[in-house]
Amino acid sequence: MSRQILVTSALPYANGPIHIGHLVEYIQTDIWVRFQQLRGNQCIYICADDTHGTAIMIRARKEGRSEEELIEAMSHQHQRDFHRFGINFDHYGSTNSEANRKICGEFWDALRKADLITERSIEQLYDPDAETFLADRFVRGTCPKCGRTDQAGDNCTCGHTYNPTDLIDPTSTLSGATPVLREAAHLFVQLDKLHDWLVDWVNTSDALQSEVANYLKGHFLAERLRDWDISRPAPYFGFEIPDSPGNYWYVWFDAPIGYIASTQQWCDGHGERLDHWWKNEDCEVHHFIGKDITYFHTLFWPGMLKTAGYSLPTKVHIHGFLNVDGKKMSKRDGTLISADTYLKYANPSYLRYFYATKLTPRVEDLDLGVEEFAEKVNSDLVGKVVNLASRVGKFAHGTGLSENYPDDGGLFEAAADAGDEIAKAYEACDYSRAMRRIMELADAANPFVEHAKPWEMKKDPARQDELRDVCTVALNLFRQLAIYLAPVLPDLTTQCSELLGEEIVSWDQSRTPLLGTPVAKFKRMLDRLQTEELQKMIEESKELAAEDADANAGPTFNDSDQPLKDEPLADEITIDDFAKVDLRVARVIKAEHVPDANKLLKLTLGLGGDEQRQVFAGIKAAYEPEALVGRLVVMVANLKPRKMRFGLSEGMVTAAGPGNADVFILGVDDGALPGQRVH
RNA sequence: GGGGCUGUAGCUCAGUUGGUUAGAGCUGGGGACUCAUAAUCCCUAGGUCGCGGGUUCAAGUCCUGCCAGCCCUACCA
Repeated sequence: MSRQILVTSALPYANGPIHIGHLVEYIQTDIWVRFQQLRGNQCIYICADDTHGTAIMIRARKEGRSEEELIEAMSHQHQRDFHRFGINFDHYGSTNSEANRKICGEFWDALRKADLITERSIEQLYDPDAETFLADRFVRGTCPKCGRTDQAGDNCTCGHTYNPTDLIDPTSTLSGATPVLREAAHLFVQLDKLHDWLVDWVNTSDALQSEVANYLKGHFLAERLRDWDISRPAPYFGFEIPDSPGNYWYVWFDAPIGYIASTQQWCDGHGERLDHWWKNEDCEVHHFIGKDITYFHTLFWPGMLKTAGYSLPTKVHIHGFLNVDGKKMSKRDGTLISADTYLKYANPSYLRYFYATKLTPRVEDLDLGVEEFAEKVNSDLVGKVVNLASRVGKFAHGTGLSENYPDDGGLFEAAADAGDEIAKAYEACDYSRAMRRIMELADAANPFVEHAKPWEMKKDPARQDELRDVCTVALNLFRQLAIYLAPVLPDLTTQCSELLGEEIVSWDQSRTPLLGTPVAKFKRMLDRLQTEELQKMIEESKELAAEDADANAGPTFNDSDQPLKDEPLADEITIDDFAKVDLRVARVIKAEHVPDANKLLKLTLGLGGDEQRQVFAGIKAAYEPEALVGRLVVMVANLKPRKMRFGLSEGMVTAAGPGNADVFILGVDDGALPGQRVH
């Protein structure tokens, strides 16, 4: 019984190129789709570019072209990259389509009718120069809690989160202007009205991986769901809300609806009805997404679908992120490798196979170790699989395959039997397991050839039939591997087809051996992967990142390395060591010259209240006493008092610089109070 | 602070509902072969299953405490 299946991957944002991190998802999805098709199911793969939002608007402005031009160019680039990695969409659309606008309107009406929309006014930072409201990431400023400067709009490296409106000295990254608070009406979806239904859905549907269901239950569903801010005031690149002029749907509203709109476009081109795919109990809907967008796809999206009367996802397949050599991908390390760069140095099949060996049904990050990558590709694909065809191909060319399947000690049958288990693993997205099983089969196949010694038969004219039998076995075992690997390695499957003159279209071909047909001249199928190529790939990515950084050149810093050379970094200490030093903010209450002293000033520091310390500081050459009075400084407050020629010094004022006139007292940002400890 | 996940040979991982001497691939060491892309084949080495308790005739497998790592945290779960 053939299944009807609709599959989507998350829509890539039209703001940058595809990189190997994105490809985890598209490869994962593509493998699943190809598997379903090979099994004889009707399965279509739908995707689109996600094109709306402030980021696109800003980028288009910067590049001096329209948003439409930008997203058009980006879409071409994305599709080209996907195509070159063998990712085979049935339709690749755009969220900036009339189909999407129309269906967004339909969802909107349904939400209104269900009384889920509410309106209230919120204050947001507005850039008066760029004339736009500022999303969090377009604002930088000083952290209100720790005082670090140049922090992001919603959180600081110190770990605190806050509103961009809480930032001290906020700056717009678009224009450098100081944003102002401005009020605007926003529309909200009151998701909590669907709370009970969502709890029920999470508990009873099989759509979610267990850890995801746990996460949702423990995390969001345990309390009231917050309203979701779904609109943005003009200017905004997106769809204007029909019954709320001047307001636009937030990009996250129209992006998932893009799945449906893109399906609509596919239907239009194939004489199909949308309802047959999206409002049909017999049609499965599978979403593949990354863990970062879990919330949208497992709570909001089902809520919206339910409200608008569309099918709920049969399954939301959530994967983790890609690390490279155990670390997050980073431009600086050259590990954020674009699809384009990758293709200059390596075969896409390598990556497809490697990801397959790493992917499981769990929401786990996967690691691409450069060494491991090359080892797996070389020893599994080249050494085991391709080698099987390569070592007998020459013998079989000309003689073709035997008429009857020879005795192979049960190898073919065992491999045929393994098909169900491998299929089950694919179905469950447990590609890692599938690859392991397939490689076990390859491991069993090579010794067969080894023990049969076809190269000896070749030399003996009386043993030509035997030779043909050995080749028939080896090539049929290879063919089984090619079929099982077809979802992962479509190119290899094509090569197998060409070698044996038989198109591979069905999983079940693995059950019956191919017999009595000619064998084409063997052509090399896959080269070994050299780690040097991977190193070059990383080097090039580094260079590209550097160029990119230059192009975006904000302020450039060109600090000398002399200070570090003069005074190298000290030995590492623990936090406990550091905690022994009690640094305090202090106010300079009095500052006076010391008669007879060459370098010293006598300072009276206040730690708040009546608490005062007398400190002698060697800063006479650098500071006038009058200029210091009233200032806040940082002092070492628990330093053992020391008797000096001119009196007792009860602490130390912190300062940088080599000495004499080049001394710079540490200050603190506004807001600090005398007596506060420095952590 | 809270939550989710993980911790098995040098590396990447399997270990089904608890049941005989804990497995595979890669790497390492030794040997063979030459058909094959310095491929392949045979043999071999190597593990206190993170740590401590507990349940059981029996625990890598269940319970509990601790430790470590990774990830998440939509205006603080």
